[in-house]
Amino acid sequence: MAKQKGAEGRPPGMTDVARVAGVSAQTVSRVLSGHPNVREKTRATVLAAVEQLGYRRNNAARMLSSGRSRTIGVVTLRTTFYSRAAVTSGIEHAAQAAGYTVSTATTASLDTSAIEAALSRLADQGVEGIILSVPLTHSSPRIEQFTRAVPTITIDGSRTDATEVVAVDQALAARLATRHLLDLGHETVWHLAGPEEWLEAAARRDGWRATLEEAGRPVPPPLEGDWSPASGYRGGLVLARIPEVTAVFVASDEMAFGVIRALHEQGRRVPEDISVVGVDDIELAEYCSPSLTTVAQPFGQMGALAVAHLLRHVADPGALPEPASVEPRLVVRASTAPAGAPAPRRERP
Amino acid sequence: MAKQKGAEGRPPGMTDVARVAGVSAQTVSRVLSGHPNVREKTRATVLAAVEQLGYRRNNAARMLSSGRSRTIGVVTLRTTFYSRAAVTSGIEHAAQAAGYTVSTATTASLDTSAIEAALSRLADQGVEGIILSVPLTHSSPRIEQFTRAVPTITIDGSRTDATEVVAVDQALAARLATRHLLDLGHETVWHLAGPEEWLEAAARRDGWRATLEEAGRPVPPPLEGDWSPASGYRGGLVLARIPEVTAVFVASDEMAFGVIRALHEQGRRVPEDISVVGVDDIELAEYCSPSLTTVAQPFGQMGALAVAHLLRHVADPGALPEPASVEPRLVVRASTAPAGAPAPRRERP
DNA sequence: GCAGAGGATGTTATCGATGCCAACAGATGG
DNA sequence: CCATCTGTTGGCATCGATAACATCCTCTGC
Repeated sequence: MAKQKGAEGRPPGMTDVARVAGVSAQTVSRVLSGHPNVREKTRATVLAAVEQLGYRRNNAARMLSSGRSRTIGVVTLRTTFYSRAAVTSGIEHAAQAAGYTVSTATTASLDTSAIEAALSRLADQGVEGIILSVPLTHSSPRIEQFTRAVPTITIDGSRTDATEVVAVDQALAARLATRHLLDLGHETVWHLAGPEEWLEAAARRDGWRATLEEAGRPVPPPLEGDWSPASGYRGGLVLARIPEVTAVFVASDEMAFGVIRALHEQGRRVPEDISVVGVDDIELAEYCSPSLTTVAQPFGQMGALAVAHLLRHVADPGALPEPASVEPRLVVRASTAPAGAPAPRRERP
Repeated sequence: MAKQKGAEGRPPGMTDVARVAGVSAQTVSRVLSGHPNVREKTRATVLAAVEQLGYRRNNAARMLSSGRSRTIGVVTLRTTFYSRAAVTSGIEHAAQAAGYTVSTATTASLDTSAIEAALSRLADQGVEGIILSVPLTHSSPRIEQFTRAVPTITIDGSRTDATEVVAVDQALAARLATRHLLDLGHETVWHLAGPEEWLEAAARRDGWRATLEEAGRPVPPPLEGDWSPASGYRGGLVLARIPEVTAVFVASDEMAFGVIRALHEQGRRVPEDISVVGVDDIELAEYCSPSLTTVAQPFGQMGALAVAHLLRHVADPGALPEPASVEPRLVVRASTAPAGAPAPRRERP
C-alpha cells in the first residue's frame, strides 16, 4: 500500500467525507458524479463535507474502477514551429473545454520506431484517444496495433485503416498561392517545398504542380527545404542565381523569410524583381519587410476539430471515420506584385 | 466494476501473465519493476509470458497502489510565442528522458483564478510535481495551498514560499543589450518593455534602467508592449517620431520585428539611424533584414533544468529550494551599429 | 553435517472509487 | 388498505497492481 494508514497527513478519502456527512461513501460518489437520484438536502450536506475537508477525488482510483481516464494523448514532433504551437494550443483548449486532460508525448524524429515509442507511452497512460500530429508516411504493424486499440485522429493528412483524418486542404492552399501569382501575370511559379516525408509538403507540391499544368505553364523543378529559415535561405541563394525566376511559392513562412533574406542579399528585390508567397500566416508575416503574402491556415480551428472528432469517436467507437477538412485562406500583403512592374524607388536616392 | 469479467477482449492482467509463466503475480511485478532478487531463469520465463500475451501494466492501478504517478504537470499560457514552445519542448524532452509523463494545463489568462483552475486540474491528475511556467505576480492562498501540497518549480522568476525558481537572469540579459548599445557610442538607450505583470519584463526593464544609471546616462521613459509584433509596431511608430532616439532595447524579438517595421515605414533606417536589440533569439531573428542583434535565451536548457530540479525536489521533499539560473548570451547581428555612423548607401541611387 | 544468513517466491491486505443489487421509503392507484 | 412503482440510499465485490510479511530454499562456514 502506498501511504501509512495511520498518518494524519493522508488526504481525505471518500469514506472520510461520508463519515462527516453522515451518509455512505456510495452516496458521496453519486453526488460527485452528478447522479440525479439524490435528495437535494443530502447533496448539500455532502458538498459541505467535501468543502470542509478539502476533499478531491483520487483520479487513479476512479480510472481503475471506471476504466475511463478522461485523458487524450497528443503525439507531436519536438519542434518550435509556429504551426505546432498553434495546433497544440487549439487541442488543449478544446480538450479542456470538454473536460479532458491532455497528455503529451513528443518525438525527436519521424522514425517509425520513435513514433511507436510515443504511442506506447500514451497507451501506458491509458488515454482514451490519441491525436497523431506528426506526418506518417510509413505506417507499421505496431502503429496500426495502437491505433486500432485506441481511437486515433491523424492531423497531418496521412491515414491509416483505423484512423480518422482532420486536415487542412493543402492542395487548395498551394492552388491559392500559385493561382495568385499567375494572376499577377507571372509566366510561371517556382517552388521551395518542405521535406518529402511530410505529407502536407507533398500535397502542397502536388497542388502547385497541378495548378501550373492546368494553366499550361512550364513546371520548374521544385527545390526542397526542411522548414527551417536556414534552408529557406539556401534555397533563396539558388533561386537568386536563376534570372528567369520572378515568382516563388514557398511551403512555409519560416522558409519564406530565409528566401527573402537571400534574395535581398543577392540584390534581387522583393516584390519588384521576385514575388514570394508563403504558407501559414505566422504572426511575424505581417511585420517583416516586405510584409509577407501568405496562405493562412486555421491551426487553432484544426486542433479543435480534431478534438471534437476524436471525442465523438471515443463516445461511439462504431461510428465510421469521416474525414474532415478546413479551408486555408489567401492573405495578400506586400511580397507579391504584378510581373514586370516598374521598379519603384523606395529608398532615398 | 469497469469491464465485464468474462469477456475475452479484456486486456491481460498481471495474474494472467503469472498463470502463463507459472509464478505468482508478485513475481511478475518484481520482474517488471526490475527488482534484483529474481532468478534469471524466472525473469526470462516471465518476460516471455509478458511478450506472448502482449501484456502492459495498468498505470491507474500502479498509481493507486504505489501512490506514484510518474507524471509532472506543466502550467503555461495558451500562446504561440516562440519562448513558450521552446521551454515546453525542453521540459517534455527532459521529462521523457527521466521516465516521466507530461500533463499540460493551459490557461487563457493570467488571472489568479485561471491559474488556480489549471493547478486544480493538475492536482486532480495526481501529478507528482508541477512546473509553473506563467508569470505569477499576485499569488493567492489557493495557489499557495497547491504549491505546498505538490512540489512546484516556477519558471518565470516569480516566487512563492513553497516554490523553487529556475530562471534566466533577465537583468543580465537587459544589461548585455544595453551595455552593447552604449559601447557602440549611443548617448542613451530607449526601451520597449513587455507587459508589467510579467516578471521577466519587469526584470529586463530594471536591468536596463540600472545599466543606464550606472553609466550616468539619462533614462528615457520606457514604452510598454504586450509581446506581440503588433504592439512592437505601435511602439515603433512612437519612437520614430522622437528625433533623439538612436538606440532601442526591445523586450522581445517578436516586438522588435514590429518596431523595425514601423521605423522603416517612417523612413528611419536600421541600423544606420537607429540601432535595435531584441531578446530571445528566435529562429527568424537571423533571417530578417536587417538580421536582428538579440540576447539569446537558453530556453531548452531552462526547461531541462526545471525538470531536473523538480525531480530532485520530488525525490527529496525536504531539500531546500535552491534557486538556479542560466545565463543569457548576446548575439550581435546587423541591427546595431555605432552611433552617428555615416549612412552607407545600400540601395541603387 | 547442521545452523544461520540471505536470496527467491508466495500470501494477504489494501489503495480509493465505482457498478450492481438489495433495501427501504414515500407516492400512486385500484 | 394493500400492491406496485419510483426515488434514495447502503452493502459488497471489484478494478489491477504493490507493500509488507511470511515462507521456503539454498548456500555458506564451522
